[in-house]
Amino acid sequence: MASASRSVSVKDVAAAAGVSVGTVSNVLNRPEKVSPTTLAHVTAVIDRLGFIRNDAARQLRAGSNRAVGMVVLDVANPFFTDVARGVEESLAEVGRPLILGNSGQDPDRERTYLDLFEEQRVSGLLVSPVGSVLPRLRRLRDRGTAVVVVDRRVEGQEFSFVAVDDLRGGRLAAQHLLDRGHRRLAFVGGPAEITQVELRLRGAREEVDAVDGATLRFVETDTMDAGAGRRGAEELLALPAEERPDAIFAANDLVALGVLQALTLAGLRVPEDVAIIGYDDIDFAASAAIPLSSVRQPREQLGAVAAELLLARIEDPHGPVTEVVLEPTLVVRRSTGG
Amino acid sequence: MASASRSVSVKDVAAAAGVSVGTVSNVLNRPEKVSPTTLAHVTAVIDRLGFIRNDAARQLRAGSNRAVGMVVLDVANPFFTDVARGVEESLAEVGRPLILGNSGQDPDRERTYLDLFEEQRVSGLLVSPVGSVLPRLRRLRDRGTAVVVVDRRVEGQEFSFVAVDDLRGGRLAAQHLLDRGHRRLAFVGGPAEITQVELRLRGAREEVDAVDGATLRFVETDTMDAGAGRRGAEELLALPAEERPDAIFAANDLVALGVLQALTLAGLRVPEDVAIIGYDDIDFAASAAIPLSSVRQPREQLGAVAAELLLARIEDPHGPVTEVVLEPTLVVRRSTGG
DNA sequence: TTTCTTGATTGAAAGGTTTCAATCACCGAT
DNA sequence: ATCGGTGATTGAAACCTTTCAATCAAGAAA
Repeated sequence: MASASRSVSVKDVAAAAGVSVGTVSNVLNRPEKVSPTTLAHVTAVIDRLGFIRNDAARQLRAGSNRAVGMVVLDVANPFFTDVARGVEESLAEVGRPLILGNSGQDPDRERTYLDLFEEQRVSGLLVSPVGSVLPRLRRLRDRGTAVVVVDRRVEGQEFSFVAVDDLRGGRLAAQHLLDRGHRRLAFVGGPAEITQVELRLRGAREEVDAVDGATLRFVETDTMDAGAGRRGAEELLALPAEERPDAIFAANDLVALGVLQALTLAGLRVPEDVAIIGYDDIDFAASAAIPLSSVRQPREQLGAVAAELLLARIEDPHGPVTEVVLEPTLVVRRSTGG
Repeated sequence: MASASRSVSVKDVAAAAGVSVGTVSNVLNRPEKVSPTTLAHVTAVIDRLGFIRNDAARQLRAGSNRAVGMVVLDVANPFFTDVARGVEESLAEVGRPLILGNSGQDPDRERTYLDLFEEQRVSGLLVSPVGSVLPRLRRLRDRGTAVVVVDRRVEGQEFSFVAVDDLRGGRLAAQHLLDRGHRRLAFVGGPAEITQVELRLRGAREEVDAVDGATLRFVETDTMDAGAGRRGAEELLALPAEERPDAIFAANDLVALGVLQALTLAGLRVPEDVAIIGYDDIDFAASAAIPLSSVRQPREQLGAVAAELLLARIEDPHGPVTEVVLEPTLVVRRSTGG
């Protein structure tokens, strides 16, 4: 009748096995210190009673949690789930669980998750900061939590980070569009405060400014999903024909897919009337209505390196701060006439 | 110099504020029981000292964790992340964090996560069981953990569950293809042991068997991603022309996208040469190379209902077992000639 | 037989929070 | 001046595991 009989503790095991709690603990944590006979006996009792370690007590005693926390910007974006998966796999190898929180770009939710992780005393933290959480991160670090920033640079050698060169990515995209002969470019994405958006835009602008007669219009969105892309595209479609861009650079692939959808719906041909390039090169980019050109980020590598840096920091909290910047690459497909 | 000075505890706060630990605890948990003066004072001290609750100790004392665990089949599949997001949002409203584990269809990893959640004494568990974990779930339930099964039925009124009628979904898909005049159908997906695959296939078979001259070929895959879809399609392409299907029903949209890609690459026209229908209706289905027909599962609802059932069970562990079966709907797009 | 050595086992303390019965201080009523 | 009552505060106990100094047992060496 499912009576939630109180949980079995080491004490119960000890009593049932006729040994001390210390011995039970040794069986659990240092079996080599225990004589084979008692080891077998206690193990049997553990199984029989269905004893399960209470992780809360273990942590309390240990002072910290083996788990690692990660705050991810948007679980609906395959880019981030791929990175998270890379992290999770690396951590699983060393037996550390990953606790995933989804901030959805919302500073409030980001803060809520940081609170949670702080209360949980996680041993490490992976963050792609959205709000101005640096002071928060400093406090966590000073308290002994390893912190690694993912997909964003941090000045001043304060934190280890892995990032992809977004400025260069922005350049690659714009360069490609300009090479193809486009001159009226538009950049769709936002909000502008997001570092990645800002850098990709700046990179693009630098390239555009270097070419005579080339222009770049910035259409700011408040999120980075397909819906935002659709709305951004509609805004561009509403322009008088002579101002309408002949090439669109979307801040990520989800936005690009939305743009693509809106343009197709409006009867425009891609890439003949308007070329489109995205960013991230998620798996879906290749199988879009018109296969999408994109700036590829090495996302598995991003996750793996992030995990590696974090583990190094957990090992040696006073070790050197490491900064890794990975290179993006251009992937040309149909949507820009590939 | 980042000296990881030992964490500030209630005791430290009490000492600094000149009150007892009991009062500090009251400030934290029952502020209405504390006089306004002390409340203000203690709160100030908490801020000044940067005190953060130690969740391990709190849980130890409370006996259970507020968090809820969820084991998800495949984080790379937007269907599951959408469901998870629905769950997370419902839980956030009542201040419960969600700990997400990704089994990747692997029974071993599923077990690892269940172990973790059990050690963590989570107050509830959402599972889409992949292996034969029913005994495990029973044990957890008997121990007082609320358990709700997601996206799968369970016989015998043992567990509350939310599922979508997969048999009917399979029927809808096959019916639609048959209505369009197709007679040589193929079903791509697997492994066959997965309940959802089995039911969708069975539903399709029932419809096919009811039509004279209609056939259904089962191409079994070992996973459910785009790669599996591509390989499945290649297998079909290798058949002699007269045996080649004129319509393909994929067990989910990722597989369908892979199939679509392989067929397009091989120069076949969709839907003229071969029609394709997927399952789930993830957001990407609509923006595929050729917009994909699909059987839509109400995934946000699935997540919300799952959270609701779980919370009800946490409230009243001895309440009645609730079984909810949601209806899938057919969404017709270009890939079947919509 | 006694003393050493070694390996196995013990048991109490510590870790931080919450709970709750007990105490305290104070005010109004008698 | 005393009593009762009320609201605020206290402090010890409990939650479960791990650690480590101390003890014990048994066999080897003297």
